[in-house]
Amino acid sequence: MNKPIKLSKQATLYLEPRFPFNFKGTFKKPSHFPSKLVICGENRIFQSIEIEGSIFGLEIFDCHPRIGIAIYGKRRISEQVKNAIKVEIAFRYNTNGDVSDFVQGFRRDKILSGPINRWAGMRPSTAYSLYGFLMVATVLQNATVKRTVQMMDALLQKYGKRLAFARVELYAIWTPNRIESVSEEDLRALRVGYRAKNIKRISQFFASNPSLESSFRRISNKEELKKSLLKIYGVGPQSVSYLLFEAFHFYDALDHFSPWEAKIVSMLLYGNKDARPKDILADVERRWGPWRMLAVHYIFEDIFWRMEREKIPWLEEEIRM
DNA sequence: CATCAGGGCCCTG
DNA sequence: CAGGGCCCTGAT
Repeated sequence: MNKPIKLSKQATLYLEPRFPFNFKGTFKKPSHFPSKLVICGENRIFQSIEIEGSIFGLEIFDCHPRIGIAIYGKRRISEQVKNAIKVEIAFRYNTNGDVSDFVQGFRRDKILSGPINRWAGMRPSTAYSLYGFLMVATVLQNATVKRTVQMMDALLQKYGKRLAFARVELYAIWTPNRIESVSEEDLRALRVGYRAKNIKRISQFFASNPSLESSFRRISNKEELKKSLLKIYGVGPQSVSYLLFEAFHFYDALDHFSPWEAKIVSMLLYGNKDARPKDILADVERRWGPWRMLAVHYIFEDIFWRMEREKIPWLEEEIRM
């Protein structure tokens, strides 16, 4: 039932990221929960993208120093669509972002030298559209990783589009319109609880404002953008801090720690979990100033990568899978 | 079996 | 600005 839509290769194009660039660190984030929206291989990821109302499959691969993008679709695609995909992927993965001053400035930093040595050129990024990101943020709320995965899978199975291309299968996120016509009760049947209301409200908001994402992107002032995002129903400080950094690439978007994140950063900075979030924030600002969130990101992803290779009991204790 | 705390957010007082 | 309620799940 619910057969996948088969897509075939239509084109391949290339992006030139700004130097320094690290493919793996930018495209694969081990601290993120595993969703069926993205599949990660070695130096290669698969995802979908919606452009002008059509869905495409993407295979994005490391083609050092460039990034290769193979596009899968139902029929031949126009130059215009090709270019739109290129521009959109460049934005989402922040390939024009400039992290050279950070890499140069802190390569001898006591804490950052290791992570920078291993990941120089990694940047904050997201595979998702703004709407997709908000749906993910919604299922992250008040939930462990396992429960988040369960909610997302249930939603995708019912409302997502299953795609098959390049020998992988994954889901494209539903459109805001699709959820608009679904009752809150039907959503609750998927065990998403009170989040059903937020999913509906956000979907209605995006369905009635098709150009919402581009208007958010035009806001260049961080505080102003933050204020606008907080007006979205169901979006609070935690979701906003993820959004500002990962989706909008503000390297200083750190004025909030959730308790579990604070414990991990405290351990990495001081060797114990006890530092108070407020004190860590002040210290992090003093150390890394306008690069503070990027710095924490390097430290964070580095330790998660390490966890894939070796056991780190104190960390596993904090991450409730 | 019951109770409770989560990788928040909204609303009320 | 503090704190209760909201959903579900798994731990105790």
